Amino acid sequence: MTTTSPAKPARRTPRARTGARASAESRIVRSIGEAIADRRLPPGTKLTEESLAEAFGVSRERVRKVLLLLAQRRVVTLIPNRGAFVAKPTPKEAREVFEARRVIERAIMERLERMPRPLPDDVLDKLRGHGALEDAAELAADRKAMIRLSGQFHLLLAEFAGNATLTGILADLIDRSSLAIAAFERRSSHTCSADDHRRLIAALIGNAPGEATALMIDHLDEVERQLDLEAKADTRIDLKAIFADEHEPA
Amino acid sequence: MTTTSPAKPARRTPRARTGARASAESRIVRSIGEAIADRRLPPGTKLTEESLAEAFGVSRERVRKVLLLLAQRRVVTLIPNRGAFVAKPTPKEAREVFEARRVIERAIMERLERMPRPLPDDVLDKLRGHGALEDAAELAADRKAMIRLSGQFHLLLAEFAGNATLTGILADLIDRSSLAIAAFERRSSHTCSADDHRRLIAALIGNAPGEATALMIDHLDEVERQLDLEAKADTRIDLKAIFADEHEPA
DNA sequence: ACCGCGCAGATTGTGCACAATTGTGGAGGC
DNA sequence: GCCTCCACAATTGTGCACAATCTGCGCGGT
Repeated sequence: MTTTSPAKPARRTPRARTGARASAESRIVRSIGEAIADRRLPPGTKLTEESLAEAFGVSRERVRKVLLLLAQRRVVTLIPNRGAFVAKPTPKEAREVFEARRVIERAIMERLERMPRPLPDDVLDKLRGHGALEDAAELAADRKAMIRLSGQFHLLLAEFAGNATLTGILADLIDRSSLAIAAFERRSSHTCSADDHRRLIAALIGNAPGEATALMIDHLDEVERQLDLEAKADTRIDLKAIFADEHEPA
Repeated sequence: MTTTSPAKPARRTPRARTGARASAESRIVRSIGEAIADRRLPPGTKLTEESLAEAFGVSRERVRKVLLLLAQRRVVTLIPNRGAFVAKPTPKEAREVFEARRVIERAIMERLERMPRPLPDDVLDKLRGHGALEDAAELAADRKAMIRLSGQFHLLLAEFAGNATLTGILADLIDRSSLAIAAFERRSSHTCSADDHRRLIAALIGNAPGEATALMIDHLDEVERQLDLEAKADTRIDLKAIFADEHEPA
């Protein structure tokens, strides 16, 4: 409220006194990240520093820092003197991200399959609990929850595998997958991953050797296959292709 | 404020006039990254903003931005209100990084082995050229060059595999490997990777199925095995272990 | 003599003002 | 009528001053 007016209040940061600042940036990162993942911020959206600063009630510098971090993770694109935009992956990049995921998640699944059986109780509990959450979200047709939970599922498996470094890398890749999905999803697609995830959990518990790993690869392939990575090449590329012959002569 | 001094400096940024600014930051990132990799900046070194600013002839803000980027890549550690330090990986993290490399580089090698033979001329040329460079560095006992070239070799293979996303991830992991090596290398180790690399190149050209991949895994295992990941646990842990029995009674 | 307290110096964190750059709309010329 | 050029508005980039915080050291109390 208020504020709007040019006259600035005596104390510009009424709440900034609290020490809980260290997490402020990661909170904003997460918040923007989620908004991008569930498509409230579609690829290409301009992210004006001042608007974000206002939206989150922080200074522009902090937003700037957050944008730098997101840019590093390839979730937003920073164009010098132009500003920040929600990244718009190329089909090539989308394919690369999914291949990278296959590489990493295969390794994770192989590791999980190598774990002694039965799996620890807390692992089983978390797996089943997560499955229930996904079922519920699917039943409620809560698209946003489904997207978030789907990503979390893969991250959960990575955590069980016990390599935090790989998990961190995968977290980035998952964010970028969401972006790729947002950019290239077909109208007609029904991203019903919950079903795949159910089967995966079952295979992991049952432990027919190699089955869970195979299911994971199939799952990732399936998600990628639901994208339309052919037509929508970058506009510039389209133009170059279209006017290719115009350029030759002269 | 008060606008402070009346006399305003005519130009406050004597050198900032040049347009070649966009690359200034990445130049500094590279520069610091290399210094860390070849151990001119050992793990734990304090990186004072002002000193770096002076050293590179840029403003403190720019250094700050660079440090943020390096922190994101886990090459430096940022402690709030304390400053930036060259990261000092834990043994656990070191192991994780090497395992991540095995995961990714195995995939890269498998992909390279699947490429149709003979390999393209430019690939062969670059491989052989790089091999020659490594031999030369080894002959000249140029340790810094050897370290840099060794990293570049792995990156080169990744580039041939054609997945820029994976290559980028691997680049980070290689930087972190250098850190781990700097932190945990045994006195007596002779990091003679050039030899391993030679064999790898030969296997890749010859293409006995699976051989190059196996060599790569062995190579990474060997590099990791040359580290002393047992003793040097974090200082705090050392203390805890040393005084464990003192604590029990009382 | 030892411990705690507080002050001083140094370093990092942050808001702010202003410079630089880009995009846009309108006036003038061909 | 259309194109070009220019000036203005909006947005990003950067230096700077100052505030907050941490470390080290010396002093006084017990």
